[in-house]
Amino acid sequence: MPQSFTIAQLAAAAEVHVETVRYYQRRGLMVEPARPARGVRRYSEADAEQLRFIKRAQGMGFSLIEISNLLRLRDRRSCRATRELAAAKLQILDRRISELRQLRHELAQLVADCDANAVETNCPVIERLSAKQPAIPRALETREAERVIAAVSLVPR
Amino acid sequence: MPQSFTIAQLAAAAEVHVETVRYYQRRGLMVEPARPARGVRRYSEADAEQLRFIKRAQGMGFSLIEISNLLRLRDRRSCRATRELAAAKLQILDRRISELRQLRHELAQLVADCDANAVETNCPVIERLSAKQPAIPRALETREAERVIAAVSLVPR
DNA sequence: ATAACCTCCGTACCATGGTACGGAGTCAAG
DNA sequence: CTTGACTCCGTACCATGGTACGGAGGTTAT
Repeated sequence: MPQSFTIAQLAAAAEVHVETVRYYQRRGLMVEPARPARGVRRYSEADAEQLRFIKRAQGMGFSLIEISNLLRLRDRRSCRATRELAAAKLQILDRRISELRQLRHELAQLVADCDANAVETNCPVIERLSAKQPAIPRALETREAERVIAAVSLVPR
Repeated sequence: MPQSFTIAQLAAAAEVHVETVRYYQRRGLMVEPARPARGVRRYSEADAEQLRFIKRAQGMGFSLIEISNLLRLRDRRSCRATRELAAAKLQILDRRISELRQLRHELAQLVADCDANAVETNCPVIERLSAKQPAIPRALETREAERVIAAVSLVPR
């Protein structure tokens, strides 16, 4: 049952480009099977499954670094450690969502101000951005946090 | 009152790096003042204000391309057009927030499943990502939409 | 057996928002 | 008038997640 695919067939099976597969190999997310003395590499259904795993995890918002951690955890079969990774991601997601809600709130207010504004040459949005005082509430710091969390591997090699 | 700053003083006035100022000049967000025959460029308080405008707009979630549109709209003093740009951003923000909430919901569920799980070697998170069926609900398409919206200038040159 | 296509491999390039580097010119203080 | 600091300028590099390209070799179909 581990039929043998060429790289193009493998890629098609997960709906990605050949270059993407090769990129994942370079990133260590997929292993490159040995190349036979005279011939091309062959891939199995397990490889296709792994590729789909990666794509699903990406859809769940995990970065490629996090996904390589997930793959190690999968092989290690440790639910506890996997839960920690997911929980960390959840926290980041919560922070990001509340930041975005904050921004949304501000922006909606500005758009409403524009609608209530009769003076075409005098825009509340521009005024807000030209403001000398109120500064934007500390937002968008999550990017930083994300970078840090992504860099610090939660999973030992 | 338009005291004359060097680029380092200008950068300090808006708490950015000198290289960032030069990057914004290359991007067309700031104009490079003419360089005197023998000497260095000089910047005014108006330049510092513009730099702070850019940083505030970034804090509000606008991309540099959108900010260059905002700057044109500021000079054009058109509240209507500015409102449209802000409203478009608001829509994108709304879509992104609902996507993230969807992901958050899924992830929270998975973490809860882990907590309810007694079998350490059998993780609900991994199972979900290995799933043959349910596919992640179409999310994270906003990135695409954002790119399109960013590329299509809302503001004529 | 030869065309047409695929694989392999390295490297370069895309967007986004910068940061870093190196050499030459300029400026201000001692 | 020299030294040290800053400016100017081009170019390269960072992360992130890929995409594209070109040439040499392998494979498949006719």
